[in-house]
Amino acid sequence: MSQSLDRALTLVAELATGPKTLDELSRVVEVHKSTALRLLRTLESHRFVQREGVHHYRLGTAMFDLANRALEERDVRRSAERALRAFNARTGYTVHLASYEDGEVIYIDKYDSTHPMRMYSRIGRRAPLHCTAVAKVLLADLPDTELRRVVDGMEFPPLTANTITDAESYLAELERVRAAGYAVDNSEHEDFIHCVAAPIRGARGEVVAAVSTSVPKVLLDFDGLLALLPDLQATARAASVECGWTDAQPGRTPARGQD
Amino acid sequence: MSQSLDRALTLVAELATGPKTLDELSRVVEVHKSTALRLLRTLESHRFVQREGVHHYRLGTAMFDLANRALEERDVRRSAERALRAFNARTGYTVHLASYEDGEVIYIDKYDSTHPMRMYSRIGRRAPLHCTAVAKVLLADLPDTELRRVVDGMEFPPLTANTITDAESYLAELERVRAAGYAVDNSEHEDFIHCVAAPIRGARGEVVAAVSTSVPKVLLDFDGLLALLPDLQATARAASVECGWTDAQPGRTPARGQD
DNA sequence: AATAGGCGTTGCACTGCTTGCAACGGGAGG
DNA sequence: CCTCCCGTTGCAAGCAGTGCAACGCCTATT
Repeated sequence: MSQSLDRALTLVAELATGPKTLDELSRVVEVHKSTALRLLRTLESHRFVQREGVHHYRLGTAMFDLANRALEERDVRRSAERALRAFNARTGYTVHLASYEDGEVIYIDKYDSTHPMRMYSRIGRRAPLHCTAVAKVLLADLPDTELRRVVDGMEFPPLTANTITDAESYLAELERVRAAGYAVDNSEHEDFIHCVAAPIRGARGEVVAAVSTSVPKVLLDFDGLLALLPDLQATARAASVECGWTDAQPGRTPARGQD
Repeated sequence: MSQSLDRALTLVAELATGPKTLDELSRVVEVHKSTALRLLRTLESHRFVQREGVHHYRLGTAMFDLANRALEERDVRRSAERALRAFNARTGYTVHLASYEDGEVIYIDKYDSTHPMRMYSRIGRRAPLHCTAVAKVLLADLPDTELRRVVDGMEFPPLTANTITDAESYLAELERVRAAGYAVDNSEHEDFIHCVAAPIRGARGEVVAAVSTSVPKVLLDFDGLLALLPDLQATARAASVECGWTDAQPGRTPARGQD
């Protein structure tokens, strides 16, 4: 639609494969050197490309800045919607989406079992930290210093017979969650409800949200609840992909031994 | 220089702060809606932006693709050059840059203490894995499976009295390196030389190279060598930034408690 | 159910931005 | 000192990009 923009974007894509000279680039888009030069200059002024030496251009830092900022900005709720809705349609059970923010766990989406509609009014509601599966998943990913700070400020009011009522047990529970990759609420919040939750990860592997399903005990016993786990984790993985997650282990090069 | 491209790039930068509608975007660059629409369509055809719902645009996956590909393409040697040259000028000691590739550690750059010239002829030379600081730094970051494979194939010829001569001690040494964030070669390779090395990290926190400084024992005793560590680590950090590294801890959200 | 408003979309004519050309300049190599 | 190779600049012409106004779809309102 826009010729010059189209050419410029082609140049950027070309530069992603490695540094190139002006000549090489002008040949790629089949324009005169001077034309390519002007496009590159504009790209350069926005830090999309930068010069390398005098004869080469390469991608600039704006690409990394923008890509990272955009990843953080990506609306988890929207990204996860498709996967969560599908799980909800498949199983018929209630689905919650929650995220951690400043010491609190907040529900940011919900799909009800009977009416699969978004309850906008509930968005922003805080989840109890000590007795919900989503909170366990989210807190389990916090750095130790921040986790300690949060736990120090927590209270452990017993809500059911199963509620965890002290920090030490809670930290041990988070260890289990970390190792298992999922969390449960075994009727720790309400007597007649139990839940499982799994983490949704972003591009750097960090946990950006948690998805849970809540089932009345009259519909499913605890084993039946756990049987939902594979499907829930697949759902979480699908949502993770939408959030920019890729399989690569952050901080370590992917093992090449199993190719 | 190129008006339409300039506007398009401004739009992209704007979208990095979050999804926007056509109106908002056209107001940002002060053009008619239809003009913005055409720019966005071109950007969309290159997957630089994508629609979110019907009323919003957000950055597309090409940004992430390109940014990641470019990061891998970035020449570590070139990126690290400035920082390494500065360290070399400051201290006067020999500086090595090395990277890991397929079970081997390879010197990819060197700044000599007397003649700060690039020894192109030495590029590609392999470093012994069991007795060099750079190898320790690079192997310490490998995934366990690959590390085991590499160590299984290693030999431990004693070169000095200090050389590590068995796999078990070597793995223990790597644990120390991992914990400390740096490695030493305490005259394990040559009797009269000792070295310290630090990791250079890329955008995802992965170790892309190692920088070391080698000092004759007649010039500096072991404590004197360790005194170089802060400067060397600052150098490694500067080089890391050039390689796209940002402070964020991968896999964990950055602690906000200390702001 | 009908209406109004908001927003994205399209076709068209005009303007001015983009383009290619040719000449210039600086650095490298002989 | 000359030559070659690039990147760079000024200019004129043409066409691509732009703004306008009208259209259509969807949502909200009464």
